[in-house]
Order: sequence, then C-alpha cells, then structure tokens
Amino acid sequence: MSQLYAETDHAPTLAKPDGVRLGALDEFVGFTLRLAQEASFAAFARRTGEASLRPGRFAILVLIDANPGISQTELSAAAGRDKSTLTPALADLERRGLVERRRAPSDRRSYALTLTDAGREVLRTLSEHAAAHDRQLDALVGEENKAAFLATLRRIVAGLS
Amino acid sequence: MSQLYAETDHAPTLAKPDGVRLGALDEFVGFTLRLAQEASFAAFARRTGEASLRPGRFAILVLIDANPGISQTELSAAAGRDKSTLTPALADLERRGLVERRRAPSDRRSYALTLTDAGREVLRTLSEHAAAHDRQLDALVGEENKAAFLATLRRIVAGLS
DNA sequence: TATTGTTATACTCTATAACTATA
DNA sequence: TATAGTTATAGAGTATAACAATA
Repeated sequence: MSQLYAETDHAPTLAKPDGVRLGALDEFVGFTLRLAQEASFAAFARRTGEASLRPGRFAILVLIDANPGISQTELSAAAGRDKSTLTPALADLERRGLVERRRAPSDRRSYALTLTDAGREVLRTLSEHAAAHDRQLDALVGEENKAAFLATLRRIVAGLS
Repeated sequence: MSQLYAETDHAPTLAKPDGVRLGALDEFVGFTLRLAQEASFAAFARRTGEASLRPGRFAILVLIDANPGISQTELSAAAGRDKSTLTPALADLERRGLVERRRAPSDRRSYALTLTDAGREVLRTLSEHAAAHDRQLDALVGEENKAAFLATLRRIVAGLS
C-alpha cells in the first residue's frame, strides 16, 4: 500500500500492468476508496483540460470567492498551507488578473483579497466542469444509492477526525 | 476546489476554520469522496506513526512482495513512476536492508528485486496496521452497508477509467 | 511585544534527457 | 540499434526561520 493508502497531490496513478500482482488489497475499503478518489480526480483533470488551474490555485479562487475580503493569513489557514506558500501563488493569480489585493484600511499590514470579474469567470467555468463531473459520478453511484453513499462517506470523515 | 478535487501525495488537509465558508460543495460526491479518502489517509498515518514508511516506499515493498524477481523497469510501470525515481528509493531500501537487488542471470543489464526477511517483516507490520485500519473503516461503514459501498466505489473506478 | 506578509533556504516527489553497460 | 538502470538537472509544492512594516 502506499499509494495504497497514500493521499495525493501528485499521486501517480496506481497502474496495474499485465502480470503484475497487487496482493490481497482488493477487498480493503481504504484501498478501494483511494482508487475511486484517484479515478475521480483523473477524470476531473481530463474534463477540465486546458481550462484547468492547478489544484492549489483552484482552491484559492474557491476560498476567496466564498470569503471575499479574506486576509492571506486566514486564507492560508483555510487552505491548510503555510502563509509563506501563498505569496508566490497570489502573485501569479494577481498577475493573471484573477485576484485583487487591497490593503485593508483597518489594518494596513494585511491585504483584503477578492476575485476580479475575470477570476469569477474562470471559477464559474471550472465550477461548471465540477458540476458536470459530479453528474457523471451521480450516474455511476445511482440515484437510489446516492443518499446512503454520501452518508457513509460522511460517517468516515466524521469518525476519523 | 482544489484540494477540492485534488489527488494527494502531500495533500494538505482541507481545513475549515471557523467562519470560513467553502461554497456549495458539500453535496458533491467528488468533493465528499475526497474528504473521506483524505481522512482515511490521515488516520492511517496516525496509526502507523513511527512504524511508517513513506507512501512511495511502502508501495515498492508491496509490489516487490507480490511480484518477487520483478525488474526496476517493470516496477516503475507498476508504480506509475518513472524508472529514474526508483534509483534513490531502492538505494535507500537496500541500505536499510529491506530489499535485495541481484543481477538477473538472463539479462545482466537488469536487477531482480526481492524482499529480505527484514523487508517482509516491515511489510507485515504495516499490513497489520492496514488491516486494523480497515477494521475501523468497516465499523464506520457498517456491516450491512459494506458490500453496497464497495460495489459503488468499484463502479466509480470502472466507470471513469 | 505581537502579527501580517515577504524572503531565504531546504526538502520531497516527480519528470526529461543524456549517459553506461549490456543486448 | 535498443533496452536497463544511473546521473544530472529542473520544476512544483511544501515547510521553517528570520525579517520589515505595522499594530
């Protein structure tokens, strides 16, 4: 396992070339959960294609959109990354005209982050891809199973936190 | 999203600090699937603790164990990584006495990889952690739901490949 | 003194391309 | 010529620590 139970920002897909055996992992929930998540990510990446932002950039847009005026420190906490990692990412997004940084009047050390119209447009396009992707997942899960499936996933999240 | 649909080798956990909103993603199967996989990975990492190998190393042991005598090129294909990345990883595992590399008699360019007794022992310990982890997941999923849950995950894997 | 954001530095994982030694 | 494995180099993502500006 490894990949087996690995998370994934640049997770290599776990290939299964002919003749290579994986051991008795197929019955494991954790292993199968990872394969499903990996397949879902790969399908989403294929779908967005060139429209894609890197995952970290996408996260930043989502979080700023949902929390306009957020500071970099708050954003770093929300994204689970150190604030020092946001400096180059935000510089890139600002350079591309997707994010605006204004000094907060109340505290001139910090920036208030907002999306530009272009940023909202990029986010909207990606969100449409995400919605289409989820419709595909819904079809695979099955209308009649969706509620139970989501409930089980949420029990896992809650039970392991 | 980002993280939202991100895969994960060093995926930061998607934190949800008080007051930070995430948007309307909570109903998305893909998003929830990712949260569950992430929670599962984090719990597994907590469980293994110091006994842990990095995910990539763990994968190598599993694959060699299941395919004794495999070559580095075959292993790299099975693990979904370039063969050049295996050189330092295998050097490390060999130095730690977990993996043995012998020149293949039939083709002296290649190595036949096998686990040492120590390597098998490490793998056994980690496999026990994995089994215990999966028993925890089984309990969260629920005996009566497990078959359907696994079937749904497999439909996702198959349907998106 | 404490906090916001930046910079310097480092570590991990990954990839491509050029190289060697065999085939 | 082609393949197995190595080395050199580079890029993305992350982290910690020290720093300047402001609180």
